[in-house]
Amino acid sequence: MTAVAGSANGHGRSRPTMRDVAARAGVSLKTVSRVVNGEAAIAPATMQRVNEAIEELGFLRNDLARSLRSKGGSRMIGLVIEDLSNPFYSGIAKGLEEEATARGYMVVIASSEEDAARERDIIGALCSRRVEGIVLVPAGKQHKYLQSEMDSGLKVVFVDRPPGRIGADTLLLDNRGASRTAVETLVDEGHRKIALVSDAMETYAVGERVRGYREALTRRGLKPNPRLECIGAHTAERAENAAEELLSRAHPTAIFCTNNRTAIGVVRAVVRARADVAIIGFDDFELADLLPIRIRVLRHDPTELGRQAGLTLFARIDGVTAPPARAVVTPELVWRGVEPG
Amino acid sequence: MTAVAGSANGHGRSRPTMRDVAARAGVSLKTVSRVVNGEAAIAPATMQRVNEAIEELGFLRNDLARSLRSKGGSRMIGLVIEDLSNPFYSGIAKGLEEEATARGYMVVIASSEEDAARERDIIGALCSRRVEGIVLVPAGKQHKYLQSEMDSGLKVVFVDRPPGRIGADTLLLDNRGASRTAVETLVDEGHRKIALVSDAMETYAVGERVRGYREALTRRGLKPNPRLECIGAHTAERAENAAEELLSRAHPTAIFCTNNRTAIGVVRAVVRARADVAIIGFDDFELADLLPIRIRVLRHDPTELGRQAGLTLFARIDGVTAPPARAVVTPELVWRGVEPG
DNA sequence: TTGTAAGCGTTATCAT
DNA sequence: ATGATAACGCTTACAA
Repeated sequence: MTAVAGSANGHGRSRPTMRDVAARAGVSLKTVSRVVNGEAAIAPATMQRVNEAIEELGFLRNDLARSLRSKGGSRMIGLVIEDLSNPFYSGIAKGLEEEATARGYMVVIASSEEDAARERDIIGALCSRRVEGIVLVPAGKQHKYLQSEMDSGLKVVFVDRPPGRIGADTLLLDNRGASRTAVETLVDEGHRKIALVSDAMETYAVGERVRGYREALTRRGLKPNPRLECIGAHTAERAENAAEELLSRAHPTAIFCTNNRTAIGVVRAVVRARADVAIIGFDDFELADLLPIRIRVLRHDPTELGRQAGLTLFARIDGVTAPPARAVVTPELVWRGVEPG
Repeated sequence: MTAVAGSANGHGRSRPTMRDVAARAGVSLKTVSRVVNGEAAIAPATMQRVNEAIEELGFLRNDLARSLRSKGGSRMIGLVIEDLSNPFYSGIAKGLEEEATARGYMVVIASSEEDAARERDIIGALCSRRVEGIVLVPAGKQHKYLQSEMDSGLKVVFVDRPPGRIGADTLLLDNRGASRTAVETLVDEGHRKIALVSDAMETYAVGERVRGYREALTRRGLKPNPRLECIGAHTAERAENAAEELLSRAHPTAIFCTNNRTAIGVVRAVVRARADVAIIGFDDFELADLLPIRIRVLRHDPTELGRQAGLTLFARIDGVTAPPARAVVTPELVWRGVEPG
């Protein structure tokens, strides 16, 4: 039976420290520190004894204590999103995690659930844990409270929505431009009655997409028609009902959907009605290529977005001091769905 | 211009500490600590001065330093999965995060990419940061190395695959039982030629599912036929090709798929061939209800799995000392797909 | 009600 | 090549 250095601590003995390792190896604490960090030159014999002690005790350096004293930070970053189970956000998370891992950083993830107060709490919790940076898909409209954190060295990158009342790096989709291009394409193909099925416009991206839809019509000399617009369909079911009604009353020949949830509802309605209607949706979706009809989507890669956000964030962490910049990613229009039967 | 307490630190001034707040409020460090933690009774006047100082300086308690001294842990847990962009794993992440947030814990997420060495590195990195527990979907087969961490108080819950050579709480799907039931159902419906399209059997869950398929046939007096089995289709494309070949050579009347990737490939092949074949797949999939044919899936809820894992983990963190337990969740067989045209 | 001193586990500084 | 000592920002005793 070997001697146990630490004292019992509730359940499980407490972790061995460098002091314990030093005692066991018969060297000073500082020598252990040097071995653990591969610092300076250590006599081979000393090194071996220390490493044996580390092995026997199962020592693992406490990085919390380390980052308390050392100039290096916590090697953690935060990611604040709305809902981890949404593939758009988990894609961002994946891309960011890749960049973080490559640099020895770990990612703390938390969901705001679209609640500005929760978002603020989460950011507080992250800062208390001294993350070095945060990638934020903001729910709130007002981010002045971040200023003091940023003054203290916190790096922040906004994704998908711009910051409110504060300067920070931002990574956006070209929501308006891509929507405009898509709807212009429909017009150019001969469509004159192009309906809109949309989620609520309060969301930044959705608002931009609706504006893009209307701009396209105007630019092509058509007048946006409120009877062809359904705005506020937050669920696939509501989008399905809305589309059903549009189909039976206004007889559009094409429908533009501002996100994939609404597109799903619209597809259901169109399939059910066996209607011959062109559909373009913003956002790609899983299995879109298996749909019983062909549709087009404005495809963008959330993982790439996350990677990009990571690059920007780590550039800041590495000391880049340029003024806050805004980058824009343009989605591309692609076909989805199997050949019609 | 107000006085700055901390010294400049690369970029951004360093964060104010309790000492800075104390100096500004004209009280002792300990008084600030008491105010921040809502401890004991503080004179209203003192309290106000301290809070003003906190406000003015933008002070935020350093939880890393806190957890170094206090008996409470880091209030962080780790989640190790294969790939965050896979909805199965992001679902688990979501469920776990809900439980964590409810308790004031944050979740550090990392992807192992199915690499046992990476898994080990990640767990080391998590332990270095002193997470109190880890939920692990293991890639490796051998987890003895976790023993010393668990002896030091780390709580671990295995999800979806059992631990190797170590005792720990485990949460599994009833892979074999659910598969057996599904295939027995097919037999009972009159099917005699039931094909199998499967991913590689090395994965624990897949192996179990294949065994369930074979058991069902045997129990119903049919002999598993290698010519009806395609094992090793790791991508949807390979599953699609495999299914195509099966359809043209062996003419099965039903196909059982061991995960959603293979099911997707099989659906493509069946739709393309316009074949009349019953399909049952393990795992639900996004938009399955929009498929151009009706199929059945063995549905299970990853979010619920994550929540359950969280409950188990936090019970341990809260001090439960029962021997390691194994829990099993049974998927249910449900229909998917729109009515056939 | 408030303050002092020690210590958590590590790194930084300065010796030897 | 190795060690002693202070310090990081906080909490835990223990006073006053």
